[in-house]
Amino acid sequence: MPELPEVETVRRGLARWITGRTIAAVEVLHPRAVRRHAAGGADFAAVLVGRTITDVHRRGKYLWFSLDSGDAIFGHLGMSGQLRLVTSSTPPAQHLRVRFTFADGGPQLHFVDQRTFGGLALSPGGADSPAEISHIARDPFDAAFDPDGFIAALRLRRTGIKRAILDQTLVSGVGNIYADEALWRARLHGERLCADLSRPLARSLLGHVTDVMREALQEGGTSFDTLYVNVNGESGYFDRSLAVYGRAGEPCRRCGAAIRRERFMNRSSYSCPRCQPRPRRRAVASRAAVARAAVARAAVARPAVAR
DNA sequence: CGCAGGCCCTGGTAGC
DNA sequence: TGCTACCAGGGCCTGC
Repeated sequence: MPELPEVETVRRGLARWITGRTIAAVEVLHPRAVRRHAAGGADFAAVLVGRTITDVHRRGKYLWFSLDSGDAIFGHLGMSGQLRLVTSSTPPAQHLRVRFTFADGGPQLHFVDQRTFGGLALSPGGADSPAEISHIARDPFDAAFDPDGFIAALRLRRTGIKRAILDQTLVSGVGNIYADEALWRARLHGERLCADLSRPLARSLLGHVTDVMREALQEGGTSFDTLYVNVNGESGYFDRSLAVYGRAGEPCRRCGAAIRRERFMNRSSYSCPRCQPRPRRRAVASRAAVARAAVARAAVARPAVAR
């Protein structure tokens, strides 16, 4: 499943292979692939012909291609989206949704997506920063990411820590796999309340989130099957390094206890029952924590008065 | 406004 | 063998 390390792996491949190339034709083979482009597939294709791709960027799990027109193509891989460079002699993948051909006659860019949760769209004027993804927070690898700001915002949330780190408006790039891995490393259960996290614990959690994603990136990402591949169709190797994700019933690499699987947000959460004990109260914050959060929120709400 | 939950989507697989 | 049920889950939308 593409999370930040997988998307960054794809971005690096794209940057190398499509930067500077001019689009000759675009074929939209499935309308859902461009559903965020309100004017439809034909318009999407028409607008892009003749445009040159000047750079490839990423924020969290979103990618965008800057164009010489000042616009951008932005996209999300969803669960099963792939962006692959293929030669014209290669038979197209079964779930090819959008095909880009280039004026230089070189390798084509194919957007392949089995489950069609992903998609591409045009961002008018979005070459530097698409407005459509302005609500997405900076990711931990972004030079503009503010660790102290993140820690403060995290501790103000009135929800569990796993839900919070999966919220792309708080920090971006983290998905179910790396959330579980980071929580295991931090020895925290995902239903611990944000408001109950001390600053050092919150900082530790952020450090583990960053570390696990950096390590995964070095391995080319995590692949369980052929759904995630880089631009050349190759799988990553980080799945060999996973400590909890997908390991229900297998021994914890730290203490040997059987890894547990729980239902959470309509998906699975994996954790060690011994290293990551469930909080006693998971749905209700302590009175003291609620009071602390209220005071902190009030302070954030009136910075202008303080100055 | 913040949070919780439902929906979108399809191929693979388990179970009968 | 052939059918049904379930699973994977990120982002967006709605309702409370």
